[in-house]
Amino acid sequence: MKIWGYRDFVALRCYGAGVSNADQKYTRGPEMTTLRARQQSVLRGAEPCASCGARYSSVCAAIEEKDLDRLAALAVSMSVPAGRTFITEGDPAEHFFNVTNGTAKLFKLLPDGRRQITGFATMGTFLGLAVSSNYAFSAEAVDDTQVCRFSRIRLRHLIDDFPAMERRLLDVASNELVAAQEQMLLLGRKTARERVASFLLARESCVSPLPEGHIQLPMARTDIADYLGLTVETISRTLTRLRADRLIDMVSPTEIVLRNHAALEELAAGMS
Amino acid sequence: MKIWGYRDFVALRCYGAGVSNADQKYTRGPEMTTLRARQQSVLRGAEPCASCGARYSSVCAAIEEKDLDRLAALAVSMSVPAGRTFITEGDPAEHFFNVTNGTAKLFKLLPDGRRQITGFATMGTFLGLAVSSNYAFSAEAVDDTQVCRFSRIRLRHLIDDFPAMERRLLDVASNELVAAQEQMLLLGRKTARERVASFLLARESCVSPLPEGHIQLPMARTDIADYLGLTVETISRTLTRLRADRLIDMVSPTEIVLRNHAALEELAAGMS
DNA sequence: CGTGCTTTTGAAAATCATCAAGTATAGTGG
DNA sequence: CCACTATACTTGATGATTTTCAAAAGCACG
Repeated sequence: MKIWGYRDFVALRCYGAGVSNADQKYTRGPEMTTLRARQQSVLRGAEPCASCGARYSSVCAAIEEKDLDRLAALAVSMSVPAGRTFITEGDPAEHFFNVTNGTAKLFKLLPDGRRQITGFATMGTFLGLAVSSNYAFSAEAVDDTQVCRFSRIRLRHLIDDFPAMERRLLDVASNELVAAQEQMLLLGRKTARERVASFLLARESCVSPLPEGHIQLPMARTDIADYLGLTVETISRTLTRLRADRLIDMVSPTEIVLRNHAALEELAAGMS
Repeated sequence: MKIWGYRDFVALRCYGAGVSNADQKYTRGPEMTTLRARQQSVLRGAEPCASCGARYSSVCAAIEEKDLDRLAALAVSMSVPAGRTFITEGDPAEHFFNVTNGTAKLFKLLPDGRRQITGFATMGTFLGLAVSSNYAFSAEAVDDTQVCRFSRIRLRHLIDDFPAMERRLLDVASNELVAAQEQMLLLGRKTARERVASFLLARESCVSPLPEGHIQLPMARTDIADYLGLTVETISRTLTRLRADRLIDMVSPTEIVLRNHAALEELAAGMS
């Protein structure tokens, strides 16, 4: 595992009412020691939700402007540095999380270290839906990530007051379920080549500053492997072969061009 | 594929208000031609929900006795003979289903016929949660199965009136999600032996008339294979080896004794 | 310009799939 | 009732995709 230097001292950056010592815990990293950063922090503390990137996505969209302060009162925004685990499988599930920035990987482990990444959470992803009192998976930031944390109990009360939110949560869960079934098909029945093609195409719909046809892979090869049920070596080899076959180009390990979209679609669908 | 004899003539056995020609469509198989059976059918038509096996499980448990007639008015009970497909992936999702008896397999197909079974639906399982307007999977009865069908739109209205139902649906979806993640771990990272052990142990919590330690496998080996992402031959061989290793006994192809529970648990958890 | 990590590439090994055939079981028809 | 057929299940031999083991190449960082 990668050892994080000064970032390890970084605790949680907390805004939101009800968190008394929030101001004491801002990041020690250079990017947060500037006055500007602290001002932003304070600003966001005043109305964390109204200015949130995920305001109109996910479950928060179910709350109207006038009720937003109630949501904000429950929300605790946190900076999670890359590599940091913020949900541990098996721990008591005391919080819900909403990813507002960056990417997190969700995974399950076997005792001997085998890992299955069950999904990547990006802006707007809501985490912690499990009915059980313990988390069913772990979550770790892929890159520097912002998440919004809610007390499970207090959010439960809020949901009781806003049925639209429950509806929204059901929609989210239903969509996740469909995605999970698609992933089961991939893991159980697709070849390595088909899996990688499916993955690349899925990345296309993710927001990124790159030009049309270019996709970004913020996660390491190991993560892709653990997501697709393969090994790093197989991922690497498969990408190399896809390039040799002129289906993709590789600008860098993290930036890939989808060169033959139709062929990739066919591959991903299992038609070749 | 297996060709079903007279069962293929069997249409749907429908009770419930709003289905005019229900009485014409009872089963032609011998088990339903008796007077007693038809009487039961009529009885169930009068109060299909109160006497339903799934009355207190699943989403129906969210409805109180006094409101049960409203639910019953929407419910259409159907007999699905073994082998019959009653949900087809990609079709417009006009109905929800609730399995009240028997077992159904849920699956996705690739164009060349590769199949992934994403789950087995038993008594109380609610199907069709997808937000999309089309079904994300197909469903086929494993053995003779009873399902309860609801119009999507009309059930939506009912849910609006009974928030407890929405809550229940969310619970159901959340639990399915947890199960799906567990299955992804199995498909992506477990060996054939571990997968089969996991499957056998999971079958243990299913209701069955068999004695303690005995489990029933109503589905064919092919189905188990498509559920675990393996082939029939591997399933067969793995079961044979588990028997040779004294972890299980096989009373018949469909009845298995878990002989060394602890060892199976270790296997399933990936600790050996 | 090392150092440590990620990625890529190569060769050998292994698990699981495929192909093929035999056994068992259930329903069918004489 | 018994052969007959179809299907499911099991077992064996072979093969291929993917993993494992090993090492080189590429990159970021101090």
